[in-house]
Amino acid sequence: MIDVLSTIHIQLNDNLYLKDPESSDLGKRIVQGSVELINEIGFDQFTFRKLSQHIGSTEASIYRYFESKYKVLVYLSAWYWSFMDYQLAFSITNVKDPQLRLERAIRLITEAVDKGKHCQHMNLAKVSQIVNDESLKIYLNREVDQVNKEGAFLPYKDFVGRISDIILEINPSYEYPHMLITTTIEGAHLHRFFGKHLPRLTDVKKGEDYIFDFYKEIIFKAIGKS
Amino acid sequence: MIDVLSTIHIQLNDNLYLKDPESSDLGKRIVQGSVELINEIGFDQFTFRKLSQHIGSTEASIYRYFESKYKVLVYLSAWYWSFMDYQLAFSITNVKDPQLRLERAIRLITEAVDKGKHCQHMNLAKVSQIVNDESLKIYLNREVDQVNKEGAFLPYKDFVGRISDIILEINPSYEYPHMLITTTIEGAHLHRFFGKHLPRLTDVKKGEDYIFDFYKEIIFKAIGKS
Amino acid sequence: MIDVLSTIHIQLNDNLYLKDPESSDLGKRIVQGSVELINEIGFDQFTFRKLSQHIGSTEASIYRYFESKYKVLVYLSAWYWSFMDYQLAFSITNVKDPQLRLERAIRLITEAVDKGKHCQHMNLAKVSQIVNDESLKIYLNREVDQVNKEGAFLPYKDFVGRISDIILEINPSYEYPHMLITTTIEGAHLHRFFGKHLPRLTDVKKGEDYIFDFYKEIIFKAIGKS
Amino acid sequence: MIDVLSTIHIQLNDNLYLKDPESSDLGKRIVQGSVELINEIGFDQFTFRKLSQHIGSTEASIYRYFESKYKVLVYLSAWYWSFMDYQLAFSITNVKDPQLRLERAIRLITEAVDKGKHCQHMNLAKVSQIVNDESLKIYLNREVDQVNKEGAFLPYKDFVGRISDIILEINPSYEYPHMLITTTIEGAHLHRFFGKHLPRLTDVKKGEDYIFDFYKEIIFKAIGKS
DNA sequence: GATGAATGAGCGTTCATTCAT
DNA sequence: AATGAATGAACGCTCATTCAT
Repeated sequence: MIDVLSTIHIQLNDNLYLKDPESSDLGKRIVQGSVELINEIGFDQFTFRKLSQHIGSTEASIYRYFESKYKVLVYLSAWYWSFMDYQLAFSITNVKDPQLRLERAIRLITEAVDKGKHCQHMNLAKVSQIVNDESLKIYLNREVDQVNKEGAFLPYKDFVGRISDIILEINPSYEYPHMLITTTIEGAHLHRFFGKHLPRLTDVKKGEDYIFDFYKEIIFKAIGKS
Repeated sequence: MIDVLSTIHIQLNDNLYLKDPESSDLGKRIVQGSVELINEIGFDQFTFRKLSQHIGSTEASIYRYFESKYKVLVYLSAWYWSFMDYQLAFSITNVKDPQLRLERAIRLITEAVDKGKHCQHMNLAKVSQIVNDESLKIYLNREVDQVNKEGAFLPYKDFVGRISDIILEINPSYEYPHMLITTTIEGAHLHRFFGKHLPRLTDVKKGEDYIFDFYKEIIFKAIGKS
Repeated sequence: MIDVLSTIHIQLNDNLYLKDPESSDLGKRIVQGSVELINEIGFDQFTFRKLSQHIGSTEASIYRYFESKYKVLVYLSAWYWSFMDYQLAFSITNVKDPQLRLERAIRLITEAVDKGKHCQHMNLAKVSQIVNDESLKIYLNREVDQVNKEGAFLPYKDFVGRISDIILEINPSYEYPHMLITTTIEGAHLHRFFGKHLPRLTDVKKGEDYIFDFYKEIIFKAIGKS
Repeated sequence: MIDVLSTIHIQLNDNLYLKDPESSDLGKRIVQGSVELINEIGFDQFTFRKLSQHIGSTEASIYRYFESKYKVLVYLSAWYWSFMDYQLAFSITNVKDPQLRLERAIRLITEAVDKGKHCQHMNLAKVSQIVNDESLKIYLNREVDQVNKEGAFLPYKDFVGRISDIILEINPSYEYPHMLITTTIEGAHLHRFFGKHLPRLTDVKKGEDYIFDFYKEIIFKAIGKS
């Protein structure tokens, strides 16, 4: 898998940026610097001014690439889900048993990313952390419909759709495949967060992959197979 | 139920405010005005300046009650969960069957609030809408540990704990009662939002209470009874 | 006349400002400082930042009084024409002969203001200079219709109307009284400017009040009396 | 006249540009695009960035031709007055009667340009409109003396001088020929503007050429002949 | 000669907050 | 206790301009 990470290159939708950050050195520094800085200070405190200082450039230059800090977050999120889609595709290729495919998908969305892994100058653990902690802020605002029109959530929808298809393969009459998957993805994010900050709202079990266990059980019971 | 709403009065923790907004007319206008304004323009656009204009007061006066707009949201959230706790208590009093008690609890957390209902000069549907769309922003920031220490989330935790207890009553060996409930609460919020804005991420069924159905099935299957 | 200047106080339309600059010390410093600074560096180079430094305050404070630098110029212009209206009223009171009244009006609009005179902490010569050099920028832009709706030009229109009435008194059938006066006012401004910077576009005569002579002759010949 | 327009080519002073816009296709697009864009959004909103997008080029390229947007306006103005000079020369050639020559000159400077006429890829009505609404901004700023030294206003001065000469031919002792002409030119601009936006400041008469009538009367009376 | 990329500087604006009354 | 006035700080954004190719 590691070998693959270094070779794949994710191509994203045009309207996720003003100028493709992958097309220049500065663009890459902007993306990479955003990942580092958002990780460090949180998205709410993150501004183009701070980013420009962090990467040794100027706000004006950053504006050539992204029209706002929200668009940066949207870009990171889209990149993350495209990347997850790749990962999923690799991990289930040639696996015939749909239940095994589903289990691998659940593992992918509930497990933490190993620190130190990189893909396209992105520190995967940090991107994953950002998506975990901040990505809800992309939807939960008044511009969601506009951003949605621009295709910002397509990679996420595709990813969710792909796993839903596996569910339907196992149980074609199951009515809520998308709910099951998004509940799991967003729930996993939340419980990882609760585990750190609000343990009374979850059921932490140290040293075990309890988030995976919890959702795996739910999903398989919901669709009626185990 | 309506009669009850008008008589109950929720007493909140001291450190949710600087000066108790229930102790004065201005305080009540601040809370009520916040509910209206956040509903109207969203929490991100909401500022003390706009609030002061909305209620015909000044920013300085509002600062006597709350030290920041986040604290207002925390207050509304705490109030909401205290209120939900009341509602839950009422609806399960004298109900012996724990499965029925659990079902009522699930109904409570997955169903939309009726428009027009009020409690303590609060428009319940609006408060509920705010908690639905904005409350994640209370946790998902860098101040969460500090805010948590001050007891901001106690009403939420108590509410979750109370329902978890019902689960344990039904199945004392179930390992993840809190996860099950918070997954349901936050998932219900999210799917209500997705239903409006990002339907491909959910499985909308018009005219049916599909959110209730979905989570009820999951919960009962998870704890091993139906 | 001088005694009068120090006692009169001009009350301007509400929507020329956000907060009446005459109502506070800071407000007065804003207006006075604007007059000085626009005189010094020109309206194009004039910004709220520079003004705030000039008067030892902050941009934020200035924004409490005026929503933009254009509104400041509009305010100064409105103040100037209200003031001119006063001056006109005083100088023609009890003068029966309409031709003499008209001559005095022409003198008022074609003559330079004496340096050193003040009214309401305003240096009259400087305000006059600003109106002379910059006031056309108030009309000649895309917001003119909006600004006009807000009544910004009422004092100017009133002033022009008052002199037009004198013309009609002398010759009730004269068709272009407003054109005659505005041509004179704006022409006088322009020729004062040309005299300094583009002499080939005017006919400077040093030591004589040639601007007054030129327009007086034109006006009286136009309305058919001399 | 139309035939003439298409053949004449106006040669302008070297220091009105860095590189002659008539010397290349891009140069012509810059000038033509400026005319369109200034007409559309106004000179104040006009920037090299917007122009570069409008003509499908880059800011850097435009800087090869003009050092600032002011210089573009100066160039357009100079072109316009050179063109007007041509028009005047044509229309009075072989006309012996100076009073008729003067009348034709007055007509030229007070009448609107027909829509649709072009000369040198310039839409004449648009250039005329720009000169009408924006050209005062060329003089009324702090750089006027510098710009004047560079000869920016020579075509205007020449044009004014030529008409002044006609006046002096009619009445050699008239003292203010330049004032009379510039008052008329700038006054005509202003009243055309007032007619659209501030009618109380002029005396609009629909369907008649009142601006011509007004100034013709003034001029002939001023120089003592009718 | 024309362009693409990047930048420095500054503007307008708003916010959270404080102080004096 | 509530308010009016003022402020410090920072943000988002755009512009004019330069440099390397």
